[in-house]
Amino acid sequence: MSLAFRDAIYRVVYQVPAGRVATYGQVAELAGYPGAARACGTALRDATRQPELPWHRVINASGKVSPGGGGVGRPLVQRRLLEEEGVHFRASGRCDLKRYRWKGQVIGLDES
DNA sequence: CTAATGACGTAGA
DNA sequence: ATCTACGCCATTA
Repeated sequence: MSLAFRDAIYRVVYQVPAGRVATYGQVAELAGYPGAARACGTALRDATRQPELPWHRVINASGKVSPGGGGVGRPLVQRRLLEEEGVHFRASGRCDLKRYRWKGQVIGLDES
């Protein structure tokens, strides 16, 4: 069903810890849909209503928050939330992915 | 089922 | 380093 994709994406985003960020491509890949970075963004577009979903920790491979979508002020809110968690943004508007990128682990294996 | 769209990504200028 | 063009995938019309 169409929710399968979104569900997989959400499951990965939920795993992203505070102070860390992940790219759409990485999330999609960890979710089991490699190359579906674009579709990943489409999925997160409706994810804003999710309460416990750290959607703001997902940014593009450029290290910048993505424009458009949700609302005109959404990007600013996202950046502010990340700053709150300790993610520093440069003057160019991008953060240091080398340092803040989350090392995701593939789900599917029970870690218990 | 086919066509158009979009919170992306990589390569080239 | 910045900007543009093409390709990718899932969703929606």
